[in-house]
Amino acid sequence: MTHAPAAPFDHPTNALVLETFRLNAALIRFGDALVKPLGLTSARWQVLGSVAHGGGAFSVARVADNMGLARQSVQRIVDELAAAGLVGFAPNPAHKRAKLVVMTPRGERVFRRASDLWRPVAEAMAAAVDARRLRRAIDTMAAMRGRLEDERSDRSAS
Amino acid sequence: MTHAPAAPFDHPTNALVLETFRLNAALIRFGDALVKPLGLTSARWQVLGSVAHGGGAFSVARVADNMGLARQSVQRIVDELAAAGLVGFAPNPAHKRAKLVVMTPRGERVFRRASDLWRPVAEAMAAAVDARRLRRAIDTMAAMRGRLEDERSDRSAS
DNA sequence: TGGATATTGACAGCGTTCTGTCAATATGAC
DNA sequence: GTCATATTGACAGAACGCTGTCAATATCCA
Repeated sequence: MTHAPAAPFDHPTNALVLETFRLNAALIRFGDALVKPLGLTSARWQVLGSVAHGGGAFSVARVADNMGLARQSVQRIVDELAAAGLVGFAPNPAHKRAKLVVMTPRGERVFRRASDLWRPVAEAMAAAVDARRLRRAIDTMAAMRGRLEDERSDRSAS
Repeated sequence: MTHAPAAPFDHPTNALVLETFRLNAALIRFGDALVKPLGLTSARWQVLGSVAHGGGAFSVARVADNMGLARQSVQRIVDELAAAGLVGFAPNPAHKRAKLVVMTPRGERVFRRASDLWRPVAEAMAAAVDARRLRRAIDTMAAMRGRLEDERSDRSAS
């Protein structure tokens, strides 16, 4: 270990930020490997999950909002999932252009298999800490994210 | 709300995963906006921070390992930072090919300005929860990431 | 000392997300 | 009913991280 002359400002928040980056990267990497045999990626799996959760009632834009992503990011994934036959489009009575994204039977099957692969991993992870502590960690992350988003709106308002 | 027929398997771990994705995305977006006036992005800022922290003693591969990223991801960013005059390369006495990444005076200046922009935000975020709780949240995240990485090695071993 | 192995940087390609622009469609104000 | 505004999907381009391959360089073991 050398001396680190810059001493670039140590703050507890920074430790959270770095751990968030690491955990996020680890989750994406693990997810990619986990569902690769199903022809999925982490991103496609997530979108498929959102579509499944919506029960066929959401347009692409709604799915994107639910996931907190840009519309165009989700649009491309949905198009690929449709090309792979995992989702389809149903006419939207309320909007001629914004069709509803629905699961196909094949999509349901693939998503269920992904869930089955993930379940034991989720349980192993949860076993690392007690349930109360896990809940509090999630609340802490959400609270700090809330502050960050407050800062963001403050700035755009100024 | 429609019925959500897939009932896609609710688990406390999944709540952590989703919050991690959201927090990560919020941090990247905020960081991008914060350091944009300095000609930086979140990724370049992070790499610059790692180089500063290393005090000019690390090669690209070492920086990548420290950050938990692939060598090539960092290589590209470092090359861009060098093109922008924020970092340079110093000969490595121990390795003719793996030169050492060093901050330029301009890089130091830009990094210090980024730190100054970030500090009040970090403090506002930390004020959202008490210090002990923040530390425990970080430990919880690290513990669960540890389990995830254990699963990963178990699988590659089998 | 010599040869097998590991590390490193260069190069190329892919997947994901973002931003911006545009036309089609809905919505709301008047 | 009309017109301004907002939402939506299509298209294009940029930034980021990953993987794989290759040649140059270090390291380690016999």
